[in-house]
Amino acid sequence: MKYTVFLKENRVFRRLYAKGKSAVSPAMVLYCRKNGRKENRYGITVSTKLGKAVIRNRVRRRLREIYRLNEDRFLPGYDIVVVARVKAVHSQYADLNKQFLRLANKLQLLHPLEEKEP
RNA sequence: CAAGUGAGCUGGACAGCCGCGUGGGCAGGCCGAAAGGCCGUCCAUGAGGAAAGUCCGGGCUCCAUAGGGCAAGGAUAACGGGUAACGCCCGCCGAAGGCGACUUCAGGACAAGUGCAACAGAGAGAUACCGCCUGGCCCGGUCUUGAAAACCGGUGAUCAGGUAAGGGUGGAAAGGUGAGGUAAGAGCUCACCCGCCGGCUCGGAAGUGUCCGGUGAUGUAAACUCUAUCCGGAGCAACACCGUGGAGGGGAAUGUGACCGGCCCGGUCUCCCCGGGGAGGUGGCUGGAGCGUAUCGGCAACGAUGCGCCUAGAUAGAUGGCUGUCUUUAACAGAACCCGGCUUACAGGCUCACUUGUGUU
RNA sequence: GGUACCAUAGCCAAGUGGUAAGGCAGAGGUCUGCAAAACCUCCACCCCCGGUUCAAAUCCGGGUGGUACCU
Repeated sequence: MKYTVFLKENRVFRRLYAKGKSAVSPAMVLYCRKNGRKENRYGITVSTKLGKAVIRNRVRRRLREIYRLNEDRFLPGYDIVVVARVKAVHSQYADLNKQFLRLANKLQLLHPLEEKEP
């Protein structure tokens, strides 16, 4: 991915939960905050509540794939964190994709030309 | 054909597009003085039978001991074999279950010692409450004119003794059944059976057989304990190397160095100790008790030899998304230092061997 | 990834094989004109499944859930 690195440090996650803006849908929560860089930093949180390792891996891979395929539509310079909720385990990929874009639009993370309901 | 028993294998496939980790190649592009890094592109390769639980056993690393022994603590437990080792596996014995194929068993010792066995029950390792029997006393009867003696009998709140068959409690009442025997009874005696110990037979051993002899002993060791065997401890977040560690605080000493000061005293900082504070990277890391196959040895587990093969190595953690076809969202489920086991979870499919029943020939 | 520990009533908890103490809360009753207090009574599949034992919350094995520690 060209404009994005993965977010790894626990400090940054905690700061986002405390100070970032958020938006909620049944299957996920999206947090974001300006980071003052030229690139985005993207993080995924999948807790043990959702299931065992195989289930968590599948959810994480889907969320990463969704961001990868939609990366060009995002404005640069943000820290973005997706927290998966329990309903994400049994959701279809297309449904997750729709929810993700709707939340991103709500937080005004997409390019202005794209600011409409997907 | 139906119902079952055991062993083993498999664990979605194929095609297209977009993506990921690792290894290798590239007269490719960018950065850099260089080493090299980043990007691009091509090729190869990329989760399991349980990767899980972390319950055992080993390798490996560090610590301790440096010959080992004892104690403590822990583990295991019929016997023989396999293995690097094991609490695992194979064979076999015994016990229990099943018509059977077969399955299950922490399966040493309570006959070395100690402990525990509530409640119930007369009594729990021995007992004597009721009962049964004998004798005394007492009472009644017979005999007698009457009494005593003798005899007979006791629904007698009695005494002494014998007994352990019966009671009906309990998980368990100290061999069982039958006969003899006796005042009543009792392995007291006998026959058969059951169990234990020893001798002899067979077997490599556990063990088996025995009309050989003795003997009758409660259960519990997943109670302490005894016997035999084994175990030093911790774990890859081990460990090694490179790099990094702000400010403030306390102590010791009056020592080292520097500064303030003309000098002493004194003050500040530093060196020393305690404690606080930090950022990570590289190796360890995958070629091994390895996998496949053939032959030989062995009932088997397994072993020996020959030939062939190299098959993940991440570090917030690589396998995903979409479309189509088959037959359905495939079940349980994701390596994290590596092996050998055990346990637990699991949809569907396949193969082999065997048992019982039914039918046909 | 590794190591250790815990699970008993709604809550806090005691209980070293013999039929589960106590406190708080809750329900019912006595007392009162009505309450409070006091007193009495009730409220447990001892996390689940097997095993040892005559008998298991307790002993043994397996599982489930939770907690803490190690860079």
